[in-house]
Amino acid sequence: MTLQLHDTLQGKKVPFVPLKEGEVTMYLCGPTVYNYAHIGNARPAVVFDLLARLLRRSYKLTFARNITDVDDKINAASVETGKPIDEITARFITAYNDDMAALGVRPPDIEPRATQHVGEMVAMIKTLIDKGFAYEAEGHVLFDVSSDESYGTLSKRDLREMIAGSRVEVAPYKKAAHDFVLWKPSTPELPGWDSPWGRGRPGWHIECSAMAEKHLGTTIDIHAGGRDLVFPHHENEMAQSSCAHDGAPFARYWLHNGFLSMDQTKMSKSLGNVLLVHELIKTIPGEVIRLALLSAHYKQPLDWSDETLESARRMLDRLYGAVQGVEVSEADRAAADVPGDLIAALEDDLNSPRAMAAFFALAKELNKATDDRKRITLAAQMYASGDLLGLLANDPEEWFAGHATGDLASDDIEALIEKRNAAKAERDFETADIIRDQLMAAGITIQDGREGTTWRRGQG
RNA sequence: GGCUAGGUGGCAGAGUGGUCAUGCAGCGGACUGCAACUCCGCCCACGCCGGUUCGAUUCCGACCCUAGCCUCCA
Repeated sequence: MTLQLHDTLQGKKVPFVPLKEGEVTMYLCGPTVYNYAHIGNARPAVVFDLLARLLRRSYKLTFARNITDVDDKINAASVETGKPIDEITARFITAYNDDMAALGVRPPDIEPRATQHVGEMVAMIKTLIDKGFAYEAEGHVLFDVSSDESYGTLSKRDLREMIAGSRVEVAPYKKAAHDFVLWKPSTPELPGWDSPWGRGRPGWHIECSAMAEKHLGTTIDIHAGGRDLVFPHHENEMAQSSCAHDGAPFARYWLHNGFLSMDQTKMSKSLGNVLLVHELIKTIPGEVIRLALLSAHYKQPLDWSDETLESARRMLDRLYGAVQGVEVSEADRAAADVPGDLIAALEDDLNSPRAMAAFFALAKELNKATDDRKRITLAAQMYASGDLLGLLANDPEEWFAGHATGDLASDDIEALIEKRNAAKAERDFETADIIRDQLMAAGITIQDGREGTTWRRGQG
């Protein structure tokens, strides 16, 4: 089975073949760092982290995820808070990486920042002007959409219809309504760089084109991002890059994740239903959030609710419950492989729900197995699968001990369990039940197993 | 209005031209001193109307509904 990916440009699922055998380049549109990432921002980070993990099994992957650190929203945040721009961006870059790490997102190979690539952007803009794809007007440089015949193919838009239905007010310096800004002038108090067109700052789209070119080459294998970026962001990137490169394709596969809604409604600040990852991870284990995000196929819309999280938490309890108590050595882990059906599910356009079904099948097999050797092998396979999915990274004992609020110390719990077991041995069930109720009241659940009594915080 | 995705059981969410998704919840049973965990079994389904077919939830067409994009946005 080879990897199949749904390519937005072709509009269908196609076999993945990298440009260079054995090597893959991937670019993901990362955050604009003016605020904490919300749960919707986390979806592409998690989903394409999973893709990166899958790709690394078979290819030498170079994965870049950019940081947009020059943007009007950042400028606005600076004015609003009175804090310097550098301070704001530095703070939210750190927060973003910490928050994503909590969700099991591994750092990309390259994390290019827009402000460190202005020179490359200026060079690309010059090239576009020289080749007749861009023009200067009133201190702005604009991309001339009419010069690019293939404009609109990614988002499947007919330019004439778009112009007819346009609700946008056309800036006076534009030749045509859909020409977009490559470079714009800056006022003295705003960030700016010297350029052939005067002091200014780049438009939004050019940074990705310039940084992808610099770090990944003229044509990249995979370009990923949220659905909403298809137009105009990716359409414009594609136009800039392929025009600057004499028609060479910008990306060979375009991947876009679906939107996340909150209790059936769009997440938006005005509705006050924006969930920040930074806040969520204070009370909810990152793996629970990650699993919730992977519980739907990445292309599908995903509705986020308390039930989504609760269900994900119970799913993880079940998975951790299966491996709990099985001693798996480093050697066992090293020898283990991920089951074929789980790989096959992921290779089918990253079908994470199907992969989870395979994961649960493995857990069930482990729960049923009685032979110690077999149990170790299966548990090792579960850990190997977890490594691929970014789950099961905690020690099972810590998992069950960790995620709750009870104020009873672990030692006290162990002592009470010993007392209860002593009572049970004397068939004094009344005392045993009193102790169990006592623990239950403190949020501790007791489980009598063949190899002794285990406990977990939380009910269930 | 245009474009792009969708509409599956109580919920979440895969998939398929004729036999099981999976998980959570619920029900019955086993295990247990009683529980919990676990196991076994069960319940509940494919928006609507036509068409193709021996047979469609799955293919085709119309319709209804939903979401996203068309303006900064993952």
